[in-house]
Amino acid sequence: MTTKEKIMDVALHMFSERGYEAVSIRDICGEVGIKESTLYYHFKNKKDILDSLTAKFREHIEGLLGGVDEIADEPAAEGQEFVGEKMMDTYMMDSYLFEPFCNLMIRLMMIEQFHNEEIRELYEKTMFTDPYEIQMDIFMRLAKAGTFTENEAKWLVRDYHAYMNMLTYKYLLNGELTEERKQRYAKEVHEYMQRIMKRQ
Amino acid sequence: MTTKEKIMDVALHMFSERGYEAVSIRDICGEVGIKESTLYYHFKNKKDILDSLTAKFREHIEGLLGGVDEIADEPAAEGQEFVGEKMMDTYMMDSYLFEPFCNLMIRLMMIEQFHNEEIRELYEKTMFTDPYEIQMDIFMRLAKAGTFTENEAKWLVRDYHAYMNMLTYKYLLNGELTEERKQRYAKEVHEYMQRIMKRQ
Amino acid sequence: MTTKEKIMDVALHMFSERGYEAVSIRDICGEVGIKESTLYYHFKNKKDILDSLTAKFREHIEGLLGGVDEIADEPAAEGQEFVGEKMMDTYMMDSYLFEPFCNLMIRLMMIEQFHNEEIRELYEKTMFTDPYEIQMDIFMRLAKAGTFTENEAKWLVRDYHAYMNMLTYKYLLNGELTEERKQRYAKEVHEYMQRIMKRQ
Amino acid sequence: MTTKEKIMDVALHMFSERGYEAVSIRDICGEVGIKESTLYYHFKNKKDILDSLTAKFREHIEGLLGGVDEIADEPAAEGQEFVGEKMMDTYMMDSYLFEPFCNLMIRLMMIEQFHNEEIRELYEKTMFTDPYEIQMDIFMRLAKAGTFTENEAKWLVRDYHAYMNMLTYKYLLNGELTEERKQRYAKEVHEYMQRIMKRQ
DNA sequence: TATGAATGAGGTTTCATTCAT
DNA sequence: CATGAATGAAACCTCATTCAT
Repeated sequence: MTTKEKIMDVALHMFSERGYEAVSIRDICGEVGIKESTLYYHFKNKKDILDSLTAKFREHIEGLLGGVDEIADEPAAEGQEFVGEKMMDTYMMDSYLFEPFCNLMIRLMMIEQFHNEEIRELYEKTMFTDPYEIQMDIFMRLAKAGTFTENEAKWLVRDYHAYMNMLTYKYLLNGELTEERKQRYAKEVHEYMQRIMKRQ
Repeated sequence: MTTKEKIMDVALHMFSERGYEAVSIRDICGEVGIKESTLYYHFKNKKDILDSLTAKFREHIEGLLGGVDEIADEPAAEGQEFVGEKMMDTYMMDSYLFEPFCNLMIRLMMIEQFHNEEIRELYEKTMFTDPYEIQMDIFMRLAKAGTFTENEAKWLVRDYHAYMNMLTYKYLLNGELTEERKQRYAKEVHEYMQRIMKRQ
Repeated sequence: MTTKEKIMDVALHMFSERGYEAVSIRDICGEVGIKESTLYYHFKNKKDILDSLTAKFREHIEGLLGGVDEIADEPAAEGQEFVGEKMMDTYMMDSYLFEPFCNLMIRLMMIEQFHNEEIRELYEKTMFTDPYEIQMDIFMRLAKAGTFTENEAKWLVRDYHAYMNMLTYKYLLNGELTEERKQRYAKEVHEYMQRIMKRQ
Repeated sequence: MTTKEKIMDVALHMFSERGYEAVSIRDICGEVGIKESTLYYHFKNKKDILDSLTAKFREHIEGLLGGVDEIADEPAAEGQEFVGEKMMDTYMMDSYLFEPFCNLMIRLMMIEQFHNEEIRELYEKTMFTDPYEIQMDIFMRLAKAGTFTENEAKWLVRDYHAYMNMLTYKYLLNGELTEERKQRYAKEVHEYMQRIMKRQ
């Protein structure tokens, strides 16, 4: 890992725990093991570290969004009963909510949305707008598959989305992201799906 | 309004918008119209302002919780179709989410939950635990009234709770709390209730 | 002398010797005997010290310009042979070029004219435009008094002005302003006047 | 142009506009298109750039001074009426005040005379002592040619010198050195000479 | 020749806080 | 009650310079 990467890594960990303002350049450098002036060789200023992180995150997200359609058409893996479960699992969890970099970025955004307009927008896009669209897409597929009517789907997606937000907040965005918490999250998601699917 | 009250008022407005750290004693005093040294006659230190605010909020909440049972038994007002609507309207909205002091305190807590353990707990209690209990109570009453089974109620309360959180975040906790936003929030709550009640 | 005045005094001495940039807040505070943070109680920032100095200088200058006409009509003192000598002596020297605050301000402006547009303008006004106008006025009086023609006067004032600039630069704006240097300056000015007056 | 020359060129332009201190190694390298560390291959340190510039200037000046006597004896060109005009034009203007390198060096010295003792001396020598001597020489030739008495000459040279300084400052040392400014300067010099020569 | 990476020293500024009046 | 003045600690940042490659 280059020094620059190490700085970004340390900064992300600290920012996502204490918030951008509460972390000083000194803190970061102390942890990385460099002098403060060295940091300014790699980054223009403190803000630049944050910007580099969000830029990296944006790229990551774009990559994910780019692959969404392929995944959507993949056959379900074993243990996955319904259309779209694959996407939820692979995408929302493994490649996003559970993925270490993204997970920390989400925490960071959650904190900084109140201090930084650009981050607020990014947070809304990546945690609300984008997921909502994907979820809507899945529920529409389910509607087309006859699982329920299109009108039902429209309401269900909102319920689902709200519920996922709650679970995410509850299990994934505070304290360490342990294997156990991931599993509990996955289990609750699965149960919710079961409940919905059996309702009709 | 005494100077002390004015300080708390100004501090609350600023804290709830920019966060505790980002607001300086200077900022507060500038807005109140006093010198920084004067503030220290009224408060031990900066933290003391925050503590006074949370203390006041705790009292307010306790008052509300104390009155919950009476309200629960009150007959529904006109335009309120279901058991518990009265409570939602009067309590959650008029006396809590819409009430200026509480509304700002919630914003403040939402921001500061990430920087302050005590606030995190208060936030969880007043935005999750307490409301959840009240909502559970209402849904159990509805179950007893035969609207749905107790088992259904247990799931519905979770869905409801998640949905309310989403609405609250969406309408009540960013930007100014206008009359229009309140109405849109109330309308969405009402629609949600309608949907639930008609499901069986 | 209040702390604020002491800061301005020390700053002026240092600025006028080493230039604005080369003097650090630390330098000033060290000399004044206060901590750096104290300085920021009295001044918004470093620039504010400079601005306060120029503001004070502007006021001083305005005061001087305001009194010009009265002086112009005063009778010459002993040892003053020509109309206008009184003004030169009293104004340009005693109240301006020799006056400690102004003298240092001129040095400061001379240095900072190259780094600061506002100061460049102030320098031009107070060292070129204003003095030139006053000198022109005097030479026109001399012309009216028949000492020389108006046309001659127009040229003479330019010569005189250039010569004064040279003398000022030579005697008054580097090193300490000793009594001896003042006298040599005054003597050269006097000689110049003699030479001019006797030419016809 | 070698890298070393490019550095000196860029540095001179920047120093002469903003002053030595205000220009950073970064600034220079940014403009030249090299990394800061590269600069230290060509120069020992920042001061060394300045020293190289003054050394080059000293050489240039010595070359000029060396050729003075020859020029003094050259016959006047067309449009040049008086002894010495040739020298003024060729030397002071074309080869010195108007010559790009010298012009910038003079600006640089004018700024830095207040921050650097060596430069102060160089400035005095090249802008006061040397020119004064040359001018004195010319006026003495004029005196010998019978244009005016030796005593008159001694005063005239001082007036002339002061006037030239004023014109130089006014036309040649701030803002870009345009063709128009050069012509206005030359015209004013010429007029001044006319005025002097016709006075007797 | 040129560069990437690092650094020590120093700069300006903000902030919460204290204390005598 | 309120203020003026002062302060220590810490923040971000810039700069000239070095050195291995």
